[in-house]
Formats: sequence, C-alpha cells, structure tokens
Amino acid sequence: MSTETKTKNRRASIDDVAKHAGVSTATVSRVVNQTGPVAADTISRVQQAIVELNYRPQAAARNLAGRRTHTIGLLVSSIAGDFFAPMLRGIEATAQENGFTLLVYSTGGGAGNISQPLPLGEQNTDGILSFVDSISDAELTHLADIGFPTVLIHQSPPTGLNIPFVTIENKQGARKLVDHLIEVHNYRRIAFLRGEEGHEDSYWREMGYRESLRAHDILLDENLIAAGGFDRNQARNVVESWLNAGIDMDAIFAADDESALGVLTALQSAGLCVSQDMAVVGFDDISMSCYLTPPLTTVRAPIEDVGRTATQQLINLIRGEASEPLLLLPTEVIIRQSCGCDG
Amino acid sequence: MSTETKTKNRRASIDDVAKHAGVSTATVSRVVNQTGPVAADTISRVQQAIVELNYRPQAAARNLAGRRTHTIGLLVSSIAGDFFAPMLRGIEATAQENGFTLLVYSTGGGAGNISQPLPLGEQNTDGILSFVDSISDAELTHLADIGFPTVLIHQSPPTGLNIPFVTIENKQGARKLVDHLIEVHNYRRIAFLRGEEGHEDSYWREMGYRESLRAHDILLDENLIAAGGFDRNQARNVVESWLNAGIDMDAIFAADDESALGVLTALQSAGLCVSQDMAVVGFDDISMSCYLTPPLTTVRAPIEDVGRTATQQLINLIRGEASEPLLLLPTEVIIRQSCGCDG
DNA sequence: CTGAAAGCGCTTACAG
DNA sequence: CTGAAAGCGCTTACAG
Repeated sequence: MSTETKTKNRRASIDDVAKHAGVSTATVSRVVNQTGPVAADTISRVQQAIVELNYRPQAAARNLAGRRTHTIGLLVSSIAGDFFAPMLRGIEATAQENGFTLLVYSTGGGAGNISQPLPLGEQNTDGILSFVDSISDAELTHLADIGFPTVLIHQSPPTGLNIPFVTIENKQGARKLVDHLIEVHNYRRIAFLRGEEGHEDSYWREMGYRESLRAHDILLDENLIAAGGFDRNQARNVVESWLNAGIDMDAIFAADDESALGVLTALQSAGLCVSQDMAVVGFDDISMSCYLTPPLTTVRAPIEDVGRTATQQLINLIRGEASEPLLLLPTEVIIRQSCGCDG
Repeated sequence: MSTETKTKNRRASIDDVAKHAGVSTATVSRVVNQTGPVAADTISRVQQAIVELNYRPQAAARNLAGRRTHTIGLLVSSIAGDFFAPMLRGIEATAQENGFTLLVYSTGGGAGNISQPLPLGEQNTDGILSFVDSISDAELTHLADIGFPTVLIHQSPPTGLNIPFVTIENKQGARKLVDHLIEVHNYRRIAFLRGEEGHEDSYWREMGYRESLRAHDILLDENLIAAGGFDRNQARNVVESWLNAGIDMDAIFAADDESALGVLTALQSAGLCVSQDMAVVGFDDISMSCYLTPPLTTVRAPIEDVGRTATQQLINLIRGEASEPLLLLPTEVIIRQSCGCDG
C-alpha cells in the first residue's frame, strides 16, 4: 500500500488577492506587512480577500524582494544530550518572540577546522549562532569580513575577530565548588577530570580548580588530573585506572555532569560508597543530576538563559542595534549529597 | 553611469560568475546544480569563477525560481526533555543526508485545536513533520487538501485524512512488560499511571496493560488507574495519595520514564524500598533510566529511529515516491532492577 | 492614501 | 553543448 500526493489548484498569490480586493499588489503588501498607510476600509477589504483565498505570503519571494530571510541559523556540532535541549529551548523561544524562525544544522562534530561551505549562512539566514566548535576559523573570518551578524556560544572568537560571544562563569563556578570541598569537607587530594581537549568550558573550569587549590595552599598533584572528555565511558575508564593504581584521593571533580556519571559508576562498581569513601562533584546540573545516587553536587550552568541571551544579541546585531561583545552568565553551586553533605 | 564602480561589498551573484567565466547564467546554473550537459572545460572555468568570487547561490532566489525550498519543517509542541533530543538527532541526520535543511518550530503546547496559521508550511518548506499535538485538525485538513507532503509522528491522522504516520509498538511493548510483572514476579495488583489525556502513546500502553491482565485472568481494578500526565510531579502526587489512602499494590506501571521518576521519588520518600516493597516500571528508556536507583525496568522506544523513519517517509513523499501509510517500529522490554529482578 | 513598475537572483523551457 | 528570455511572487522607491 502506498499513499500519493495529489496536486490541486494553484495556491493564491498576492496578485490573486489584489484582484479579489480590487487593489494593487503594493497595497496588499502594505496591509500584510503593516507598512505604510492604508485606509481602514481598504485594509478590511484586503484582509477579507486574504481569508477567503487562504493566502499565505511565500517566504522565498518575500525574502528575495525584501533582502531578508527572517531566519536565524543555529550551528551545533551535535544535537545530543541533556545539555542541548534547554539551550535549544531558549534559542527557539527568543527567536519566535522576535518573529524569526530557526534553521538548525549540526556539523556532526569533527568539522573542526575543515573549511567547507556550510549549508547555513548569508545565503539563507539573517544571522548565525554557533555553538562551540561547529564552525571553522576560516568560515568565521569570512563572516566577520562581510560583517554578517554572528554570535558565538560557549566559545570565544579567534584572536583579531570582533565577534560577540556569550558563555558562563566557568572559572568562578569551579572555584566556589572546589572551595566548598576544601573548606567544608577538608578534602585536600581532589582530582580533576578534564573535558574535551581544547574546550573552553573545560579550560576555565580547570583554572577555577587550580585557583582554589592555590588559594588554600594545596600543592597541585598533576597525577590527579586526567582527560575525561565530557564522556561517561572515558571518565569511567580513567577512574578505574586510578583506582587500580591505588591513587590516593578524597574527591573527584568531573568537568561536567555527564562525566561525573561515569565517575559514579566506576566508584560504585569498585564497591566504594560515594560521599562517604569518596566525594564526587560535577558541572552543569543537567536534568538527571538530582536523581542520581547520591544526588550530585554540581554547579548550575544557566544553559537555557545562555540560549536566550545569545539569540537576543544576534537579533540586536541583525537589527543594527548595539550588542555586547561578551556576556558572562552567572553560575551557582548546587549542594546535594555526593560531596559528603547531608542533603 | 560607469559600471567600473563595482561595489566591493556586494556578494557575488550568478551574473557576476557568468560574466567572470564568459558564459551565460543558464550555464552557471547548470554546473552549480549539475543539471543538463556542460562541456568539461566550461565546467572547470565556471567552477574557478565560483571559487574566485566566493559565490554562494542565494537560497531565496533559488527557491522562488525552482519552486522548491529544500527544507523540511518540524513542528513540535515543546522542545524539551530526554525524549526530544534523540528524535531530533534522527530527523536532522536523515534530512542532511538527503540534502534538506531543517526548520524547527515549537508551538509551545496548547496549540491543540486552535486554528492559526503556522509559521511553517507550504510557504517555506517542501514538507512538514508533526510530532503529536503540534498541529490542529483544521491545519492538517488543509495540508491534506492541497496534497502537501506531511508525516505525523506518534500520532494518527484525524479520520478521513490520508496522511502517513510513524509510531511505535506501544501496545505490544506494554503487554510484554506487564506479562513479565505477572509471570515472573507473580504480581497481581498492578497500578497504571496514564500519560497525558488523549495522548495516543498513553492510550495504547494502557491497552497493552489491560490486555495482559485479561490474558492472565486478573480482574482490573479501576482504582489502580490514574492520570500521571507524563509528568514527574503529577505522578509523584498521585502515588503519594495512593499511599495515604492505603491502596493495596504490588507494582506500578508508569506510562513513561519521566513519570516513573516521580513514582520512585514518592515511594522512596515514603520509606519504601523500590523493587522489594514495590515494583516500578516505565516506558521509553530515556537516557537516565539506567542510572536511577534502582535502575529502571522499562520498554525501549526507538525514538531516534522514529525520527529517521518519519523523515525518510516525508522525503519520499516530497520526491513523489511511494510512502507507507503507517509504520510501527518495534519496542523491546528492558529488564533492570526496579521490577524486582536481580539485575 | 494608492498604483505602476522596476527589480530581487535564480531556474527552465525553448531554440539553436 | 549553450544562450536569450520569460518568469517565480514578492517589496519598495517613485509619482501622484
């Protein structure tokens, strides 16, 4: 069995509406877009014709003639995980509120610095939002050259390029989290599990970690730092190898909640009791973090808000209004039980 | 009046490329789109011009002239949760593989049956993917009338409309899950927590539940059925009230994992030990389900695959090829520990 | 307040 | 294999 599309008669165009209402297409355009002055009764005549013919302006023609697309392009390396959903929600909502639609393209990771024309750009959007590593420096340079509205999310622009970006207070958040571990729980041997190589979030979280240790006169043991890749399995493997090597630790700070999950798994399958035998903390506060056992102490990243803010900045740029070169959204330490607190 | 003043910041158009390569725009179009025959050396001349001028065809003009948009519209009621990410991943990937871009619009829930022109439709896409309740019957009827390619996800079309849809084997999955509860664990008093009112997934899951009870000669107790709304908090409240009322139960089947979470919370804060004192099972197998305590026994819904399949069906429709009126993707019971098994 | 007309930047018969 | 030309369906000065 199969269904097939049946073609019916042509859709109504602006000419049809104009004819039906006895006006010119210019007038129809004016009432549709609420631009320019039109007499009240003309307006209602046109509106009636629109309803009767079920007229909907065709985007392509509108964009061509108007030199705008009313759409925002979002580039991400991968549409995955708990991190993505809230960000998308923020972006989508803000775009809608301002009359823009959202075009999403995921570069599928690894697009890193291979310069290849993206399917989203000047040719089909009014502006681009780029999350982390989804766009090459060459492409970014091109966009900056032609002055195309662009905002970076959780990533700073290549040096020399004047592209606004919005991200979160990674360092501050990490600093406070580690301070808690040291000051409240008296841990001194705190391991750090980095995120992805070259990822700025990870970099600044590590800086916060180092700063906290330094501030408390704790000598950093480089053996307590390893790469977790923001990945459950990689994190789990690292912790298992630490355990096998008999590394002495009080606590493990995973660069994100996703990898904290792997840490928890490794510890539990080694028969350790998290929070008593070993503290674990993460970063992001993804939706499942409060349901873990024990509930995860972490730093809340205002991801949805990052999406909203970045989109607003982009829309400002598109409208030719001022926009902040850098916006750092505040993070907040969320104390639960995996750090050793009672909850 | 001299044409020497070629504006430096204007983007290259097809005319510029044609002039640069010494050919007509028709020829440029042919090499760009790989349509029609072009001599080998002409091709390379044009390609060189394209590179030199950094030419990128403008989508709006292309769409207008070509009467196609090369984009797929996705309508969802809300971009939230663990359910959405995998579905989006499947849709996005399949769209990309076939040269389509994705336009996403979330109706923000409650769009139910208020007929209001959607920002996604015939005017800016080649086809529409609609997830559950994101589009009104009136709108759907309109789309069917004009034969516009449309595919429904996790939702059947209104009666009389010939619109293909893809969903999962809800009833079968629920049936097997409840069979397990009865046959392996000997539970007889199994409660069911419905999902959202009028939601087809919920309806069929309930049918599977009822069918299993009937097959095992267990009389259905209507007091053991309540509305959980696919919602953590609502589910939690219901279970708390059941507990307060002293309802006798062996097990609770939550219509999705999200609400199973609420069940777990309610049970645990009442001091009950899930899996020993009371079994809990869910549906979907969202990413966090295996990390819950105890790990959740559930039914795996192939959500990403649903996204892929629906998109492929839509693309078939767009291309005028055959498409299945209904595709039911298989589900699978995932036994973990919350049902009382050892794990 | 309204309309005639010139595009916007492409694609695609049609003719050669 | 290639080009001239007629649109695609809108918007927007410009003129009245």
